Amino acid sequence: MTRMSPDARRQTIVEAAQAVARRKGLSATTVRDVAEEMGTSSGLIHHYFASMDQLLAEVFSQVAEADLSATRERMDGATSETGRLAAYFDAWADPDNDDIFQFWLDAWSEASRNEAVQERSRALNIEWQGLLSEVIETGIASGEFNQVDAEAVSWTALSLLDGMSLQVVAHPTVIERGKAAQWAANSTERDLGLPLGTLRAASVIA
Amino acid sequence: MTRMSPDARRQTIVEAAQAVARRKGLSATTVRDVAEEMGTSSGLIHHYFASMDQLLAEVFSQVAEADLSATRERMDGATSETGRLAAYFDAWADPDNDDIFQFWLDAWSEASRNEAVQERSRALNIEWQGLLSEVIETGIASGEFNQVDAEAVSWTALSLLDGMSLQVVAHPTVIERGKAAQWAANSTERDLGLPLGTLRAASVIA
DNA sequence: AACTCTATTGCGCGTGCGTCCAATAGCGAA
DNA sequence: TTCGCTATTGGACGCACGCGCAATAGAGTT
Repeated sequence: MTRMSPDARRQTIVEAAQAVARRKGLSATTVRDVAEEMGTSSGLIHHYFASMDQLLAEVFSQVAEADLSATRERMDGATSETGRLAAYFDAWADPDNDDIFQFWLDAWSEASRNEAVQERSRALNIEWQGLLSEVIETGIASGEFNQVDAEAVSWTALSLLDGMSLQVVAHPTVIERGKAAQWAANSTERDLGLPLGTLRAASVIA
Repeated sequence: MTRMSPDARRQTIVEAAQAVARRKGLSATTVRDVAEEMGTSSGLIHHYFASMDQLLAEVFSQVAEADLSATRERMDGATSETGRLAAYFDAWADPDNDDIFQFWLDAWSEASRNEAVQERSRALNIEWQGLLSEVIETGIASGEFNQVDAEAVSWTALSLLDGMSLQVVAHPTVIERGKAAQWAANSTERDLGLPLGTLRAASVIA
């Protein structure tokens, strides 16, 4: 393999591992798989990562962080807090994100057996909830939403979205994706004291 | 090991495998673990199960079905539909069920890559949702609940409970268990048009 | 052109896995 | 009591894993 700078090589490895993990799943990805994917030797992987667990944690981390940034960008386009909340829900319902959600399923399953993954997964989940919480608090301050418990509603909405996605991704066809999105939006609207349909309307506009 | 009838032996093996899986996780359970757990040889396991995958699938199936029956029994003790719903939520929040929920996480992660697991997981999830849906429909008919869309509310509640459990089990300490239970109950009460606190009150009585 | 530094190689180590099979033991029928 | 059937044993086999190390190769410097 052509020689590379350490930083570039590290990133190459993570990207190769990511490609394998999308195909085989996070926990089924092996050192040899990754080496073969990038056409190098297994020794190289260990030269850059102290353990396989750490490589897998890094892979998950990068995928999830990119998704978080993409969602933040989608939300930045909106003008109201209602619009930002709608963008958050839209990002979740996007079929393009199904592969990414599979990473989350793998990570949650893996968390109990891989400390590095658990730590990354916990931190990232808190970031997603924090993003939601910010929107809700700002929306309350601006008078768009009722005076609700932002922590409670943000965890509730995040859990609901996770649970719905889970059904859609792990058991395709058990719930129709559009219905799931609608139900999640309606329930959250009730939690926030918004008229039903507010989020749907805001997402069409944005 | 003392000689046994084939049926009894099969069940003995499944139970031993279940005990190991609760400790180490489904995917980390090995033939040798199971043999050692029941004080016998590894050859015996393969005399009764064509492959390890089949044994693990059987374990998941039995654990999940037993959990479903146990929940049904808890609910049978209640006198109103509100009480039955509260019992359903109580069963979910029970810390004893954490290791069972870890099985679900494993199953959902595995579902997209293992058809047999996906099929069992889907069917069992539908049974859980159906149980909830029945209670809601009966409760509407009896006038205990508002006239809501039972399918929507049951999937919403199930997803919310799954999502909350996920945080509690995969990321211990990120949300306090009691709060999660409370938030899930409150959101479902809003979906059903019940006064807040109804479920908590009903569960204390039952 | 010679040298140095380090990214990269490739294989071997120990472990643990699922699977398989020839040998054994023990119950029930004859 | 003897015999036959089958539940049970226990170890061998081949494979794949993560990991580590001594050897190599190739780019940049002098």
